[in-house]
Amino acid sequence: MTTDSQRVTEQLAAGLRAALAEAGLPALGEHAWEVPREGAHGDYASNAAMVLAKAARRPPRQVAELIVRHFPRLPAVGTLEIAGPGFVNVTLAPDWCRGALPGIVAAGATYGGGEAGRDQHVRLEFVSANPTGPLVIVNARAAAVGDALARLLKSQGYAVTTEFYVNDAGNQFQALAKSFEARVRQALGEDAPLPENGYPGDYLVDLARDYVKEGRPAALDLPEGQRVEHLGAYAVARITEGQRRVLHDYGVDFDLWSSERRAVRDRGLPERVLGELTARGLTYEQDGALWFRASEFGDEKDRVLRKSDGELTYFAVDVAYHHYTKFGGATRVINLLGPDHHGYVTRMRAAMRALGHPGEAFDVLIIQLVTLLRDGQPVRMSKRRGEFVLMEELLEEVGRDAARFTFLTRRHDSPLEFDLALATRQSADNPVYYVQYAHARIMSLFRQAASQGAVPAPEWDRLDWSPSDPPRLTLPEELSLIKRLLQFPDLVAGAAQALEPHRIAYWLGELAGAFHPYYKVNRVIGDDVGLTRARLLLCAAVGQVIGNGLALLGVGAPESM
RNA sequence: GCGCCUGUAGCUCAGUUGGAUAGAGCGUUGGCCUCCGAAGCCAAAGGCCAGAGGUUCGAAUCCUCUCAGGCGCACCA
Repeated sequence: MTTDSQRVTEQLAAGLRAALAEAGLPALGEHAWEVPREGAHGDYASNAAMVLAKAARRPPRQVAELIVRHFPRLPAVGTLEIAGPGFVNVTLAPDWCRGALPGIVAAGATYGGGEAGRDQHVRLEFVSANPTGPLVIVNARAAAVGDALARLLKSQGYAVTTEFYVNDAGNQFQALAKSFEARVRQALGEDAPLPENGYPGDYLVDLARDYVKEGRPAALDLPEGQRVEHLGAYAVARITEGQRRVLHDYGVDFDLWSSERRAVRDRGLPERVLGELTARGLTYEQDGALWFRASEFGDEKDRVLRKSDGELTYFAVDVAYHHYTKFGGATRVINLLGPDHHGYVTRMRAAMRALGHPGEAFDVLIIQLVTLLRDGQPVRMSKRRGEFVLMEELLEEVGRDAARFTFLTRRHDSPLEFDLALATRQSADNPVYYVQYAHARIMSLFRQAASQGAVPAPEWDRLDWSPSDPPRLTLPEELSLIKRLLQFPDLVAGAAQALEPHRIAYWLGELAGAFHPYYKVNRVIGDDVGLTRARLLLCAAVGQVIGNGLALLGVGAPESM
């Protein structure tokens, strides 16, 4: 039943559907109700009349009148008005709003949840930095967005598996192993130069020192193939471990750390997918290479799967992994990639379509670059030059909550400028603290109320309210706060559907911005017991929603600060 | 040359899938702590939404072109 939903717009949508049917008007698609910018236009507005005007062969305002006349009487709806060119504006019934307050507190952490993702399993891959060095700032951005997305999707009923894919094979692995070997030899006093395409960073020097200390250089006498495997494996294990630790400190723990080597190559999946594509007639041989007919599936040209030297391309390996493993256990696959991979997206999408996976089931989000500034001067980030700012340093300088929140107040697909010096200097003015402060204030308020005996416990979910309390919330600010809280389930559902966690961060800022002035002007704990309980109930709901919102972002909701 | 992303207040960015009078934070200016947390509140200033056309009841949002910045265009990963 839609009336069980926490979403106000679902109730209104049901009402609208009934009204349209009743009035003999055509049905309407989604997105019928939105929260207007202007308060004077009601709490929710629909442009249904304008959209339907043509199909109904009537002027918009006339259609609007039909809608209003046939709209069912819902307890949530106070007034229906026709405005402007044909908007239908709804103002919620104040008593209904007030009465919803206990439900928000009672729902607790589940308030804002939904079930759009019921029976769906999302495989979500993000960060997946190469195991050739420590994580840097962009990785922190991807981690913040990916983790928040996972939380968002889970809140809407999706089963979510998060994954960090380790590229522990191929050319980069070779380069890493050889660079590491040179560093180990240097640590032993040999004159060993770094290879041509090697990795110059200091981290390999440190790793080499550890390696020598552990007394393992015997491996240097192995034949080249084994030597590279052994040294590479050691370096990958150590570097990956470091990445995992930093991510953990950041509050991001993956369900899966998968190895390209073990999960794909060793299982022969690439050969299998080549066979499958060939069996479907989607490949051909040319110039000694095996090609996939990507251009028949929307790509601009065909792509090589197996090079003329017999080696598989990265693409072939990736297609196999997506097809068998990712889609093997999931109904939907989402990858977060850097902008340097956007040329890769169409070809992967083409391969997924060729293998029968519907376009909606496969999403790639491009996480745009972070331009790092220090006092307005760009900081170059290049692993090649061994000159970059580490994610670790970011966390030390800016802090976990502030870093995550900052990344999540931007759209993921828009480039971002991050001034380290500025972020550090102004950390006390960071928007994240504004939101957290509201939460801490409310917690403090309940501690205060408990110490004065106004409520039995400092926890708001044990607030002993009475049915006669909510009607005491008669101030316009109070009603408007409640209405804002009632938007939360719609907000979360929309953010999850659009894969846009930044909406949550912005909205939380607005909620805090409505709460602080209210708190400033109106005293919550007073002599009037009923009024005190009513206002505590409101504050409890605000605190609950802020806490839920911050939890979706993976940002802490402190009891005090 | 082709493709993708971006261009909104001095700076950093939002703008509810095309809605009604374009917003926030920072910065600037001026006020507010005998009272539940001043990491807060109140107020002011700040805009040709890069530019030009088009689509329609209606455009920051969609289309075309121009300009500017970033990134891609491998039998690399």
